[in-house]
Amino acid sequence: MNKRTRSATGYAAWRLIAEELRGDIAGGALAVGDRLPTEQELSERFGVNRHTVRQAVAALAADGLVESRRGSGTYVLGGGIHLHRLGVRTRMSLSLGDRAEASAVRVLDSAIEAPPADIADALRLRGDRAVRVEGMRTVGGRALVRGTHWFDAERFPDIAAVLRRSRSVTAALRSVGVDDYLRVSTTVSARHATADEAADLALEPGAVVLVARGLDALPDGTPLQLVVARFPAQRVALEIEHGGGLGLA
Amino acid sequence: MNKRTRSATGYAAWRLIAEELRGDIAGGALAVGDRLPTEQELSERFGVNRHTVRQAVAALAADGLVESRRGSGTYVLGGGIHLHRLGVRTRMSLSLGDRAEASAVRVLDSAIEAPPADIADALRLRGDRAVRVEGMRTVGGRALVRGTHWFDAERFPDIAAVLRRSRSVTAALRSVGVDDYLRVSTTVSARHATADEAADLALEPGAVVLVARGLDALPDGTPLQLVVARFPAQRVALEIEHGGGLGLA
DNA sequence: ATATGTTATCTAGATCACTAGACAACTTAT
DNA sequence: ATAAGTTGTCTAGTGATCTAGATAACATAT
Repeated sequence: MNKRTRSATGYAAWRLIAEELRGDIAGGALAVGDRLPTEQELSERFGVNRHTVRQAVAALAADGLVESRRGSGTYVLGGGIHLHRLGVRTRMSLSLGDRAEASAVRVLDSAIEAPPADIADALRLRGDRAVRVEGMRTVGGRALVRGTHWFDAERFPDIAAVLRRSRSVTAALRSVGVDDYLRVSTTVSARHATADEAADLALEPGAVVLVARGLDALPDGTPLQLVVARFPAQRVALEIEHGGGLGLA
Repeated sequence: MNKRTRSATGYAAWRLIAEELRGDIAGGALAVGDRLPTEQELSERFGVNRHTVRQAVAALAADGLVESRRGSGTYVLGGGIHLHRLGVRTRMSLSLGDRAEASAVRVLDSAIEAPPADIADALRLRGDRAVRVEGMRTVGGRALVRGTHWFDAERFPDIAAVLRRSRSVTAALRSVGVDDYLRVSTTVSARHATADEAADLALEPGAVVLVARGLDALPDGTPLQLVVARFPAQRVALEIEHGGGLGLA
């Protein structure tokens, strides 16, 4: 492996190899149950020392993607990717299915403050303040998503307190008279997690997060909330629902 | 900064700092035109040497996110994030707008082969072979997306040749009698780019890719194509269209 | 039972990354 | 005009990472 590459990229050789193998698994080149190429083969493929390959595989093992067995080989373990549904009616319960019982939502922090201009515009604030609620949802004790929710402070001054008492955003909104709402738009991006996000989502620094920034509105079009959700990309994928009753299987 | 963290994570200290700052910019904590905290302030914030901070900022400058000026400071440059629209009728031309003229699509490779089982299932293949077309789209000379397209080999045996002659997938399909098609489902995920993807998309190893795996069908529900598109996450975000005529501004 | 293949662990050396300091060159504030 | 603030560049030392080899322990094939 080109040594200069490492210093130029800021990634240890074994990290690049680990992410390459993760890509092989995610992309289907390696399926659940498959045996990875041997350490010797990987050493030759990547042009590095066998010990460097061992570190890469160890990182994947630590993430639960593979399992090494002495004398036998290294095997791909079952997926474990949670599919989070994202559609016109985005409800966490739709994605969780029978795992909803094991799910917990919790408010980490909240404040009433002037939001960034783009968020103020999107929410069509009556005043100049919004309620910002920092939340976290876990499933089976594992962090699923870290969300920042914004509401119009004039319309929902106590939404933070209500959310603290509720099992979900939807339940909280129902208790302040919002029986239905729709997802108007969502922008999805990806980047490395910040240190705080890594800590909240139980990720190592440098892990990747999927960011979904969505605007929800009442059926009459009035903006309701803007939410920025960060998902750990190694555990969650987004399943986009393209609405409009296509009648497809 | 904790030295042990670096060895445990496989990321150089400056890389973690660079990605943290990239997250600050992407998340709105730093807006276009803002001046970054000084090197001394960042050195204190992250607990590292000023030279380490300089390397992090240099990486962001290399990506066109910031610009340093001696004696003045380091400033956030204009966005440059391309929003790719993703909806029921996903057409590249919708996302490109007036940049369509500067866009080019090209076929890198193609083959007729047995696809992975999940792809065969999704396409409801008549036989056991599919046409795999590896494509690349650039805009203004810059890689926008790297796509792998799968078609039923019995229905579209020559689709690769047709795509080579066309400006877009849509144009190619029209010339084989497909006037309209709809996006049935899309799964979005993110991970580090593989070495090949990094090379194709002009990214450094370790950069993040957004992966959109979508199934398109004819209006009558017959599967048409399955495409796996990889976007450079530092340059592209996905704008999800939630269909169904909500009549919202 | 034995040979071969594969992962696991130990020790050790060479090269790289981060730290550190000093000083230059530019911009901004007074 | 001058002081202070900020980025840019040079040299150099120390600790971490990757390489390397050897050998043990387990699994598989013959």
